[in-house]
Amino acid sequence: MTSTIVRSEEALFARTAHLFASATEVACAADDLNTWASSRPRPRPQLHGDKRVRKMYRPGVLLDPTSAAHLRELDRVGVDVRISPDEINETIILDRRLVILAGELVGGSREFSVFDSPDVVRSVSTLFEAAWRVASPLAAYEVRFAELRALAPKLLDVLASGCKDETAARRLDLGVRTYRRRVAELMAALGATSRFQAGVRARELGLV
Amino acid sequence: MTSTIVRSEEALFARTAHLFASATEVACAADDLNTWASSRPRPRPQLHGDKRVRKMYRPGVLLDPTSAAHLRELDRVGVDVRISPDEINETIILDRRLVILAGELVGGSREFSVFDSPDVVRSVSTLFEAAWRVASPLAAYEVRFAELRALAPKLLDVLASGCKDETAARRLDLGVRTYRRRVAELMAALGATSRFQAGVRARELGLV
DNA sequence: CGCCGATCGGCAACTTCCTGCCACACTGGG
DNA sequence: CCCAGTGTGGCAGGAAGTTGCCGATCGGCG
Repeated sequence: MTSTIVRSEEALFARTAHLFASATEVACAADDLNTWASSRPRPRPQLHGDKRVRKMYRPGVLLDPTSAAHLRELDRVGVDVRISPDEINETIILDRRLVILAGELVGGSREFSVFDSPDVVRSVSTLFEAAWRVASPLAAYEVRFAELRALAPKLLDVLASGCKDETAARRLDLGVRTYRRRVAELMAALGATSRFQAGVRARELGLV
Repeated sequence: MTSTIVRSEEALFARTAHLFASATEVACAADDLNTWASSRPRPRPQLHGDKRVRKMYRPGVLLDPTSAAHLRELDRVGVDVRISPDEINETIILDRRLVILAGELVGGSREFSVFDSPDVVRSVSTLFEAAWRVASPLAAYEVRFAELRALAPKLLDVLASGCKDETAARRLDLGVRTYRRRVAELMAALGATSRFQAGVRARELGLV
């Protein structure tokens, strides 16, 4: 095979579980932690010395305390965790030999495309590496993020109250310019490109 | 007593349950159905002939199928249900003699202010009546709302996708003006004054 | 047929939001 | 002290969203 479409998360799991177990190099990118992998009761990832696991997420996951804790735990056991400023479709690369790309969520389940063609793997890998390079290691990102995390709840409060920036900024005792900067940062963190979308995401993460 | 603060929903229930049972005129306004009254396993409201119950909600409740069904059921058994275009703090008036006003939700539970002072009751009642007058009967509202309910899912999809109105309108094969009209209607239905807030509400109602 | 009411979509004026630019203040090294 | 780095907030210009208005279109209905 060179390209296979797997029609459900179950099928993907059945087909690739053994590969995950034996792989020595796993690279993984996702917007959040709600992936097929995290939804199953998987054994705690025990990394033996010669296994390298890299995971890349969007800043938004850090806004959810549970997810953030999970990421820190991964980091602690040796997984290389980075935060990407860019949106990334869910992507998994195994041992530089197999690529899994998630499709759109349709009707509650997703399709996955699985490739083992070297060309595909190579090009996807280069893209992944490029994204990986510009992403920040978790630890570095966390310090940069501490302040935003502190402000976010208040920010979300005023945003969710539906008042306009003028009012919101005054309520937070900020300049309008600074308030909007914060909103922009927050939206970037949520990976949202409109305030409506930001509202949805924020609610999804249980932040409001 | 003339004014009493009740510190929890339980306390309010204990104190007023018998009044609800014996009242011949109940007027009630709320933004949604998540009120203390609906959260308990209350007996089906059996309306004897001389009991008049009026309930007023925001349009948003109609977007949630369960709530909408509940409202229709109330309507069927003789409760006067109306939909108010204005936001209303939760208010209950019993027999023109007792007023209950809900406070802010703080830390998961709410305080309620209970008044039996005739003055308070009178002024609150007039406000209620004013709001009641401009509110639409459920049946009338529902027909006006049928189309929006049909369009809403698609609308919410494109909104949640984060694209701009231009793009969204084209994707829905609508004029930009009409698209925005729809968004405005939807926001009114959700009782939201900003798109961020609309996003949050939409997500709260499980519409996205 | 013409009239009526309702909806649609373009136009335009207005508000709100977004962002680059810059000056200012603060902070922590050299 | 100076200086670079960082955060703040005003300003401006542009992008996006909001709204009133009006003409066009479409189905009843007398």
